Amino acid sequence: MTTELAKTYDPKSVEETIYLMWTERGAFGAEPDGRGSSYCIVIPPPNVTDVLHLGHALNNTLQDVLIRWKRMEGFNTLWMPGTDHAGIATQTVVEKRILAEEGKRRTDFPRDEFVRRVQAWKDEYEERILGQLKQIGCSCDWRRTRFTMDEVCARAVREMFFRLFADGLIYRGKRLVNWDPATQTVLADDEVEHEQVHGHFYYMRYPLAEPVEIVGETVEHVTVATTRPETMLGDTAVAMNPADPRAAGLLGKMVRLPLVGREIPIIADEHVVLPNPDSDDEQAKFSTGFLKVTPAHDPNDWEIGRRHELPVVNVLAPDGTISDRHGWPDAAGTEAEQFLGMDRFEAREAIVEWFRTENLLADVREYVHQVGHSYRSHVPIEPYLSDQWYIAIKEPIDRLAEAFGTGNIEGTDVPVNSLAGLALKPLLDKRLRFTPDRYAKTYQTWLENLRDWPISRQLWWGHRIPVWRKEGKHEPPAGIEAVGVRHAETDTGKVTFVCLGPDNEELEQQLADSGWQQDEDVLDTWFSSALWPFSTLGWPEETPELETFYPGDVLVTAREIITLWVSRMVMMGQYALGDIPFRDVFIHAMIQDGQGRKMSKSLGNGIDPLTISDSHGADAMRFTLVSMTTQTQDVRMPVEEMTLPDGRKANTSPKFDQGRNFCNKLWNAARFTMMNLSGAPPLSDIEPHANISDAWILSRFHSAARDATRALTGYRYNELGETLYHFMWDDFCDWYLEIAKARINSGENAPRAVLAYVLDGLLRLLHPVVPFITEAVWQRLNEVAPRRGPDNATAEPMLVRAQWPRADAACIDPALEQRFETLRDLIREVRNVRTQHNIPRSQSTDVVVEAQGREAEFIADNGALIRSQASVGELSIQKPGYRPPADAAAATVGTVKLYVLGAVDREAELSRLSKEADKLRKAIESAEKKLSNENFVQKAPAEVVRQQRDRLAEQKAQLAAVEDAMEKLR
RNA sequence: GGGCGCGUAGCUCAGCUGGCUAGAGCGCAUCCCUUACAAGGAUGAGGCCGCAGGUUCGAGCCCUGCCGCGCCCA
Repeated sequence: MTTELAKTYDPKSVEETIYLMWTERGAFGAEPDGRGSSYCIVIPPPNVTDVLHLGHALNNTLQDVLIRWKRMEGFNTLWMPGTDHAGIATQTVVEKRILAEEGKRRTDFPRDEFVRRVQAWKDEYEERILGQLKQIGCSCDWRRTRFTMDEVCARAVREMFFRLFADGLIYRGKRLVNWDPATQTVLADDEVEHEQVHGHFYYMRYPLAEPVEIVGETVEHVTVATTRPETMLGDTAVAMNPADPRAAGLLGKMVRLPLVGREIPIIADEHVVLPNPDSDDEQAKFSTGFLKVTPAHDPNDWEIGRRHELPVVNVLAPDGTISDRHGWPDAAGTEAEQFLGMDRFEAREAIVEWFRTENLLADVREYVHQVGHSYRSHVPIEPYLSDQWYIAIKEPIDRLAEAFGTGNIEGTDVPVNSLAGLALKPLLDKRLRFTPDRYAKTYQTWLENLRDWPISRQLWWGHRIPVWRKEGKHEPPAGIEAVGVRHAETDTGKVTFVCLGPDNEELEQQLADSGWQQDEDVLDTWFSSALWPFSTLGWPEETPELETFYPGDVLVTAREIITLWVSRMVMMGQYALGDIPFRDVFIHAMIQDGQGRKMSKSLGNGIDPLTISDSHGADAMRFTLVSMTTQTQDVRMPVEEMTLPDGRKANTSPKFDQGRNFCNKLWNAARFTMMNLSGAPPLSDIEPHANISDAWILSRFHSAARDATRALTGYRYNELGETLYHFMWDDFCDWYLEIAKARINSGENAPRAVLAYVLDGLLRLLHPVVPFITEAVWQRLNEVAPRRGPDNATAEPMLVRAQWPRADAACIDPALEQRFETLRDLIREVRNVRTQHNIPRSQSTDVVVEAQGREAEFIADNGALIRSQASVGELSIQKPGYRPPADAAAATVGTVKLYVLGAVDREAELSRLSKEADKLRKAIESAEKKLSNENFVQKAPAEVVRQQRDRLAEQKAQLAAVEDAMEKLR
């Protein structure tokens, strides 16, 4: 026999060895051998920007629970691990680090060298992230680990890009981007920091080309309001709301743009806010009703420009100076020439000054507003027009018409055989399901209102766009086949683009040799993420992995990336493989701190999963996270500071104590059970129905197995946690173990067999949630009692590969559970009386029960159980009409009266009884009220009415008994 | 502006298609170091279920309005 188990569960002493055992014995490996049904989850690949936070711990715990459960259910189970290169985010953190440590910028390096630096970062963080996943117990098939930029994924990206290009879905177009004139780079939306700025609203008068009569008044000007006067050089219209009373007289008239002299139309657009000086709405308060429209320099204006097909005039150079070299054709020879070359802010002052001297400046008002700033250079960002690659999202794809049909999806402008349609249709057909289902709406509205997807990024870290360009109209060099060609018109004239699929190194060289240049940009990170469910399985090769594991089963993620990621995986899966990548999407909550704030580094309120894993154990963390996972969108976790053994401070949450206590309880229950297993008879040798507590715990176990399986099937993690907690703690520990203790002490052997069997089942049920501790106990249990099932077979060597318990309906006996409940109530009632009368534990009391017939028989049969659990000496049964001695305390359980003898504290007894009587009177009153309501009796189901009557009768009897007892005491 | 979520015990949360005297964990009170576990055991206190209407025999749950908090999109 091995040494005794520690008295307190020490996660550190088991977790590492257990994990090593699993991996060494290949417990997580899945083989595409076509045996049995498969079950597959692909991990949402964590970004290699940083180590994992608590949200990741939650996300991955929930996946691991499903994976371990399905593996135990006998599925060929694959959990596909990996990480994401996270283009802009990773490049940014590395740039920041290099700037801080070496004072160098990205542009100080050759591209290759910079990419190598990012690669080094990625290597470091990928390793740390995978280590973290292992530490929290994730049972991924690590041999298959992928990275969104590794060779396999890169090949998939090249192939997908090529197919989309060949299908004519990828095109070059213009778009406003967030431009940082200081560093001259594009920024993603989330790199723009919104800061409050005290600025001004400038009211500028634009003269009408010809004066207009409105209600007898001659109007010569319209007044526009703007915070960025310098952009007026690029105005191409003035817009007003069609509901504006002045609109009738002004729409369609022309305005002569000051300085430039350009004639621009007055147009109608709903976007324009009607002026209202008394409004609380800032927009309305400051509005004149006239909006200058500068499509090249404002996102809203860009949209208005699109709606009205306005010309686009870009008046800025990339460095933020006024310039006529980037699409401003009519600057020459105008007064505006004086501003060329000025910085945008300098120009702002000068232009305002010009308007003032020309008496065209109507007003200047103070205005506080949000302005986007570069998080890097901290200068205001400039919406800037530039050429980007796009994917046409609502373009019907002829090639797919046969498989998916044609025409628009009903009630939308989305063709079924467009990329958006490919993603939307499965949802409408209910082949793709969201849990909770409200998130289906997010997905649906996004797809219905989707615009083309800009996929190019001006970065160095990512998949380089596989397109080569050459000025002019060309055919690709002879001998190049399987190539996509596209001719286009740009600002600088005709251009030819060619796209090559993967494995074309020689052709790429040929192109380079004949003067073609590869696009400098890289693809949006989400492009490679969109392929993740099949690129990881080897697509475009027809691998056995794809055959076996695609489509997968469920995606577990958070709501913030339903649009960015989930929809695009469905889109691309359909496009490339003709099927959706998963049928279920489970959206879990986002973790916040105790005040409902996001956990973040800057607030210092984050909790590090590794800290919790060290202090409480990985299982404890997992159990807590599972128990917290309800169907709400956010979950709060009060954050507290704790001191680590080495003296450092770290954040934790009292919530994790619940998980730690749970594990400790389990550990001790297992420890005690195993102490009692030597000499246990085989389960097949005993008759569980001979003893009510044996039959009861088996019934409870099978109920728990049933409930746990149901909860898992419906992704109701909190219910799973609750079921397991209640069964382990309340049923098994508080009742069955205590009863078994007494029975074993009095020489019974049967409980030992039941203990072994129930512990075995309990470990199986708990394993997906708390894998380490259950496996550790399992290993020990295999030494102590290797044969413990009904068939007396040797247990599986590893719990991770053991079978999930199947709930046996024949063992679930609600009537028996009800009878057992009566016993528990009797015991609790006696304990209650003893406590109220301050009877010490060491002193036993005699109890008389007043009952008859089968009830009396039942209580007599279980006298030993009652005596052992309620510290009862003599237990006698009396017929109704029994006259208790004066020192007896009375109580009722259902229709049974009981007397605890020798309870001498008369005051305590009276106060206890009067409380009891009050409760009963209240209940009786409410029941009588209900029953005296004719409508209730007539309309409510007969069953409900009958129950109500029975209950009332019982309560009345109880009250009579209590009052009787009180009377005797007086 | 559009969409979504939340408001239940001191705290964090359950409460399914409306039907027992609304539950859990933590915290609190009293007692107990009983040879599995004090990270434990026993017993208990603690609720205008945000507010106001409505539907219904019956509402924490359904409907309408309001108040407060949060998230997403534009």
